[in-house]
Amino acid sequence: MKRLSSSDSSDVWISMCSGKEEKVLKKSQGYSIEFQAMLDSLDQEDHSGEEAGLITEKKRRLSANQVKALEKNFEIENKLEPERKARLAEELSLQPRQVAIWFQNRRARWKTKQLERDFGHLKASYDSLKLDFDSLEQEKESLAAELTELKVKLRRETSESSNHCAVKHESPLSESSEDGKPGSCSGSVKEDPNPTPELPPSSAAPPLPLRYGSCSTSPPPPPPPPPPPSSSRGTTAGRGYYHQVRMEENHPSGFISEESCNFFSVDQPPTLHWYFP
DNA sequence: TTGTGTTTTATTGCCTCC
DNA sequence: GGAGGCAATAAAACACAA
Repeated sequence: MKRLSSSDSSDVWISMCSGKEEKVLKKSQGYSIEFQAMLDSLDQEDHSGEEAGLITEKKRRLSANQVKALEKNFEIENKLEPERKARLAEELSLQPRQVAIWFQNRRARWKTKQLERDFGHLKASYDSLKLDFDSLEQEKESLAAELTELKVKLRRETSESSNHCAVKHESPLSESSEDGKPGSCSGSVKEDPNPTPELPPSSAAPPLPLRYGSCSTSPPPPPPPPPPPSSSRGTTAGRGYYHQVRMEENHPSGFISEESCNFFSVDQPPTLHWYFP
């Protein structure tokens, strides 16, 4: 025993409880009130046995009534002032130290339960966020594919129009052009304000730079405006237009710059390392 | 009946507060 | 320095499947 305070000096928790009585106590929780009262009176007899000096050192569980009373008191206030401890001990025929220990253990159990609840809430919110993240990820991939497709289409159209120009160049009228360079076609193609960037011939559809940039050098950009109403959410056309506009705003080539935040970066999925150690 | 996992009661050691 | 709280732990009591 650790501390023997003045109030607990007689505190040696000893009980006598024969095996037969233990069995009766074990089943006591399912019996009627009358029977429980009888068991409680057995409890009292046990205590008188202690006082008489018939002692066997054994741990004993508290009776259902004692636990009930202690629980009630715990609900009122989970800390125990000395007066309340003494009063409870007297009312329940327990040692004050037993009451104190019961409260201490009860607080520990309550804390564990509380931690479990908090964990459950955190897990639920993490799961929901992860679900959101995954769906956004999918959406991003489909938009990237759509963009690639559009670029291929645009390049094909451009090359078709330049071919057309070359054919024109071979005609007698075209011989009178000033420089005579093949493919140098004066007119709309030459002055195309949005010339298609040079692409390697082997790669018809270069992969898009999916990384939306890292935050290593500059602070993240302000959050984008809210997406279109949910009716268009998930429909490739609506979202595609929305993203295209945003991308053109951010970068002349249509891509978001490397300095942008990498919140949606594939390289860095959301992790909760503190959550799942 | 017995082995095993869980719950409850109690102890120990450390820390903080007055 | 004593009282009380807490975390870690021991050990008895209990529950339950095989």
